[in-house]
Amino acid sequence: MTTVNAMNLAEIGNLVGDLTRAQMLTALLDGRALTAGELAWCAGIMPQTASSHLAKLQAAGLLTMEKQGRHRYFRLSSPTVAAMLESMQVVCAVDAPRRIRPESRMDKDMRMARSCYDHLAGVLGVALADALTRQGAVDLTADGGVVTAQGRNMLGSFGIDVAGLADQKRCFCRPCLDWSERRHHIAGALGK
Amino acid sequence: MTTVNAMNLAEIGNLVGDLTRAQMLTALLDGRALTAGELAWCAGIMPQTASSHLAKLQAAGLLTMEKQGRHRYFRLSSPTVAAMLESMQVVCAVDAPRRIRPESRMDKDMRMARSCYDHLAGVLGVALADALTRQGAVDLTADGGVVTAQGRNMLGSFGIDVAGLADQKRCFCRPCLDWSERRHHIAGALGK
DNA sequence: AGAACACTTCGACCGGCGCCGAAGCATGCC
DNA sequence: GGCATGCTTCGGCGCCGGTCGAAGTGTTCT
Repeated sequence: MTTVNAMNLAEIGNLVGDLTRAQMLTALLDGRALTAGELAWCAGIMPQTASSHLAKLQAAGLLTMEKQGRHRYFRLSSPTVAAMLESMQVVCAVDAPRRIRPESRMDKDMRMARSCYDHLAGVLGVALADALTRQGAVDLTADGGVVTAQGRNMLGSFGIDVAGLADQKRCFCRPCLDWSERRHHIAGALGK
Repeated sequence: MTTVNAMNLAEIGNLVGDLTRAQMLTALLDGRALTAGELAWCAGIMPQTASSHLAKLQAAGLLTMEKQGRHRYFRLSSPTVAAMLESMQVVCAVDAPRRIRPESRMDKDMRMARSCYDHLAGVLGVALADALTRQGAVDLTADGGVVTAQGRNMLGSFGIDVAGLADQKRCFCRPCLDWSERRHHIAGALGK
């Protein structure tokens, strides 16, 4: 029946249709993994409320969760989801030009971050991180990662300014999850 | 700000998120134009309720309306919208394999109808209908269209079985809007 | 002109869902 | 062990929005 299609459609539509959840999803649109608390802050709600929202999004398969210590990291479960969200925003932009369209640096940044996501492909980031670890280029610990002198040379020979990125890392001081992604993104840009 | 993106996202998500509206949209997913009454029947609701839903969908730019006599025909305003809805269903299918997936003739028919939509491109259908009229191939009147003998020969030389399609037309007895689309679809298939 | 029809607007009902306070588990740090 | 932190579950409140009946507008048919 065509009604079953409509039910699926309505289900995810309903999930994205709430402003709070939409804020969370846009926050995750760049492919990073964020904790439940961070997402709660992004949406401007209390952690309890965020918890229920995240549970729903996860149950529907839009988000995947990864426990790490006492944190729970959430990310979009697949590029397909990101593509869907993007197509929804495209509809907003195209079919409603009457809306205020800032189209400033923020938009460009978002696009940049999104294109980054395409090169990510989920678990691939972890695989790359493992490879770098095996080659002794990086040293992943519980509270972050350190690029070894050997790795700095290796990456430097590819034209990657490790020192500059290290500043970003220090600045954010995120656990290895987020960090490995950032690494992978650079590698992708280099592949080009 | 990223919140404005989220608001847009939530807006259309909310529109698609209602089961009734989702049923209407899936009914329109093949690119045909349907009357408000037909859409109300598809969703299983009273005409008044349908009216409010259609007004919202139109205001958001997802649907376009075309008055014709005492009927109001609604259709998806652009292929972009159709692509969005399709991507949402893809997410359902991919990220939730636990769901019951019939994947039978119905699905194939839907896909077929959708691919047809891509070749339609909105007003183009009208343009083609005009062209055919100018060439004397068809005669469009208020209560439908008639393929002239000349047109029957012309289309026949392209391998189009006009007689067979005429039966369909008689069977449905739709006004020219729907009819012209069906024509254009055939022309598209021939282009291939 | 009058009736039937397609659709819209208005008003009221009511069910569902998002929200937070409070309490309950986990985990990590001293 | 004890305390702080991050997150979840539970319960109840409040409100937004979908629904239909009734009435109004425009269109077509006889």
